[in-house]
Amino acid sequence: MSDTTPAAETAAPHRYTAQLAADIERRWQDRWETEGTFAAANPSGDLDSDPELAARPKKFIMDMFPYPSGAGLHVGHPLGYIATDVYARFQRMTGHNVLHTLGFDAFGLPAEQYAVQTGTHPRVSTEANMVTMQAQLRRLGLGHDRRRSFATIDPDYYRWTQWIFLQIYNSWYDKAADRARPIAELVAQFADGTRETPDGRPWAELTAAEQSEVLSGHRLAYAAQSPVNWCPGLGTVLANEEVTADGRSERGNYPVFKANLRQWMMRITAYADRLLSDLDALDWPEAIKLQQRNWIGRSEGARVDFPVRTADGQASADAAVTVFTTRQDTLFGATYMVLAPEHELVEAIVPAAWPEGTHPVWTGGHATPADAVAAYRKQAASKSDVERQAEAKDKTGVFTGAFAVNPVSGDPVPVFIADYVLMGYGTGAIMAVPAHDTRDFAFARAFELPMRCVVEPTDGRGTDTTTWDDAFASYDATIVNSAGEGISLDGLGVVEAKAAITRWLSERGIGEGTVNYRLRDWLFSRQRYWGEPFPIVYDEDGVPHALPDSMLPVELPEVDDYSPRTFDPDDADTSPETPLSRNAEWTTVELDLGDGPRTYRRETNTMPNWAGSCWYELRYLDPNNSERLVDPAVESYWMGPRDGRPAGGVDLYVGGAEHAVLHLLYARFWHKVLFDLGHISSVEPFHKLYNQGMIQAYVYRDARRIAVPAAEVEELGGEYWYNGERVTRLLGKMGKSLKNAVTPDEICAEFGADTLRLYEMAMGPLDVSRPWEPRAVVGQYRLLQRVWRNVVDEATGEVTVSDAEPDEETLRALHKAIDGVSGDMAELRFNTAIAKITELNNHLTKAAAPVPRAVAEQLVLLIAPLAPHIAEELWSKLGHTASLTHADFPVADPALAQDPEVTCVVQIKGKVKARLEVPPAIPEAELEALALADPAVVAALGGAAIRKVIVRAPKLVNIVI
RNA sequence: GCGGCGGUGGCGCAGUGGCGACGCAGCAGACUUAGGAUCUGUGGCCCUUGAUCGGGCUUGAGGGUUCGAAUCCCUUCCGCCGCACCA
Repeated sequence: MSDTTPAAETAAPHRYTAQLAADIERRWQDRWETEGTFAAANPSGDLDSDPELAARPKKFIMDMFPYPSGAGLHVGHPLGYIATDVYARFQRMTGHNVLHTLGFDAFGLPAEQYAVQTGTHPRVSTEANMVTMQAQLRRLGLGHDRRRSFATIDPDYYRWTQWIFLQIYNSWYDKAADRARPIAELVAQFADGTRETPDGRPWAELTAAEQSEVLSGHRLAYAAQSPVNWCPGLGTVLANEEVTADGRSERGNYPVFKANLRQWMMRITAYADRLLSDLDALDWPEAIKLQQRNWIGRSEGARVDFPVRTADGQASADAAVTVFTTRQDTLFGATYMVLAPEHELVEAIVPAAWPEGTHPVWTGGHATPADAVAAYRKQAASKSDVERQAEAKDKTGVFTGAFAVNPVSGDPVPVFIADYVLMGYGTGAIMAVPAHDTRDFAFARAFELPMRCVVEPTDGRGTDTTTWDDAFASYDATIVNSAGEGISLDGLGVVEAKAAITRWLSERGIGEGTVNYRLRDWLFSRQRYWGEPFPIVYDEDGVPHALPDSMLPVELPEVDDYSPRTFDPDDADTSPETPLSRNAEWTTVELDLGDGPRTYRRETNTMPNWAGSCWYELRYLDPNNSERLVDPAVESYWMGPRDGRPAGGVDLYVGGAEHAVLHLLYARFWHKVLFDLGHISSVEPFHKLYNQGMIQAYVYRDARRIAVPAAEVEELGGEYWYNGERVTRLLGKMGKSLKNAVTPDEICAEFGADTLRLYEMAMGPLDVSRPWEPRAVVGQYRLLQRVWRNVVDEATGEVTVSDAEPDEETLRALHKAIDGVSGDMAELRFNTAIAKITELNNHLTKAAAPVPRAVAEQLVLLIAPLAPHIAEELWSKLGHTASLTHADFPVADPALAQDPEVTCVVQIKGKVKARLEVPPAIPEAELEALALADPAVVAALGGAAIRKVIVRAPKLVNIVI
């Protein structure tokens, strides 16, 4: 595979070639494995092998869990793994006990779909994929502690996933204490009367089913009938997060419908505030924090009750529609109301006939309100979210025939239904203030509804709304036109007006200040085979029972058919059927759960793909513990809170930005529950998060827009040709389907793993996406060749270093490099670290003399985290018998890292006219005198009068004339 | 539409107020039968010169602050990423 011919080989039999690299790399990988070089020491338990190591400061470094895909890796995949490995190796050399390993997130749809197509058990194909991927990763020389690796599909692992599920199931959120507590403590409160039951009956008088139902309303994991995203094409329900903005499944791109189904949910909303506020202490990219904040979507406002006349014509305080608004200050401007089409009160308020004088555009041309509402509801339900989306600008809706009363002005306001109000947000009903809300404005214009200006525009448009082109929505203005019984907001600013009206509302019991969240509870069940079974059974009354710990794990049974029943993707009128439900032998089970052997029916849903990755960081710590999820002493050692990381957590977590909300939010939620229940000492799972960029690749397409093999495209004078046909070039993702994938195996074969590692790290900053440039890889290969040649004679293979003392210039170059490289490594700036190593090596190459041993050794140590195989080989050639994994990383001598002379630039009017070599500590006056006396300066000045001299010792003198 | 990030040689990118790092490509040379191997040198554009020297212009565009701007401020254009009728 190497480009080097036999001729060159004979000339330099010990040149650093791809073959030599392959030989070195395989040998060191074997040695690391047999010596257990990367074993991290626990303070106690079965992995406490080395107390000296455990006594060092710890670093817990993690990559996001890979899914073992059957397609194999391309060079983009290991980018993050290489980066964490470099960082981990650097940390080992700076005296840390480093925990770095990698497991597999191995439950998932691809294996199941493959099983459906081929009949291969998902476990079989998944395990084969893991073997392939392990081999590919091993070839890169990643320093993982293999003892700590596992896959989520291991029963020993998912036993604890199920255990955590039960912990969550058996907990409730105590709002007063602001934490989760065991459900038994809630039962005790109901039992002794401290807490009243919903209907006031004593707890003991409730049937088991009723008690179960009550508790279900509090449990952090609960089964409930709720509107969920049903995807007939996949045959499963999906979490909101798995549905794209245009209402399709993220996987498969099938239509998704709203259906009311009984599903398992996680009460993540109980943690909304903590998930939000605890972000502050985390060292995460702002963009990710922002996405989480937006996803949680906290907004402060008020709930306000609007009395409505019911269908029988009675105005009644009982029939009130509650709205959520963030602009309670504009309540006087509410001239109509809108309910979501699905709102439960709609039917109750629709009268038999249109009220006298109903505006024709409000009725949609229907004879009665009931007809109009039914027609609109039907139309809204049949529309996919895509269609709603497309029509977002055109406001549609219909009058219900009912009127409500604006509680502050007393004015009657018509009640509409319209699909611009969403059932899932707030209360599913709004008060519409067309003058001060853009959506309401558009609706009011379309339906010729009145407007009332209650916030004085500051842009000079005046208060006559008939002349307006849009709503005036600014917060920075004063309230007008807002005086009523016992209240006047006139003259107040928006903020004060909000406070005043909120107080007035709560005094009267018709509203209150409240906080609303966009975040909803997490849909946790899937109609899939290849996932963790729920540790739940149902008795003959349908009451769910948690299985005791002793019955875990509930293992996945064998089935004949892995597929859920799927349907016509467009048929909304279908409902899910799980693969596990077809296995009667498994679903029906006789158990003794404390009251004698009885027959139970197993839960046949499985957990979603995220379950296994919600807590894996904890299992890396103590992977073999059969008694506990993780030993508290071990957890506190690796993840406990300490200075600089008050919430504790992993020291560095590297992965793609695509997990910004899903995985990271779920994992934080589980972590907090486990913390509340006292199982762990850290409040957050991941202290520092880093998003690596993507490696992109050029996609070449022919005239039919079909991708052609990128490797076979030729460039001729700025144009691209394939098989004699001109093709176009665009930057895109790397992948098999685009025919532009480059595999790590190819690069390793052509140059070696160290070159691949170096190139991936040198391409640019880790967090930036950049194109893979096949031609540029050779640059890093050359660097390694030069490093090799600076230490080893290519003809004899003998070490060439001298025992001479390094000259001062070399020493300074070395210490400057050390200084820069250590700083860069600590901050994950591997690209600039490599540039500085290259600079040093170029200096040594140009010196054209044997490299002094002291300098060679430091150079080898500097490059060791980046290119560990060649570094180990050189280190051993230099006479060291032990691996350099735990050798001390070079430390810069500050006196040598700084130049004895710095170049001072002398500018005249900002243009450089002369350069002086001066000591760094030169006094300003002396520097100025030196500059003014310089012949070049004198010449450039030509006797002109000097107006001013700016001296910035020691680097600059600027003369102004 | 709202929010975030970013635009520097042919390319990937260094550089957070004061000499454009490092690599690729290119060009010239060396070793070579040859080289897409390796080594050495060169290194944006324009003017001037036989060649040096010298001078001018360059960090998306335009303006501003400053003795001095890739860096700070304003305006504008382009690209990428989130969110998207969230009341």
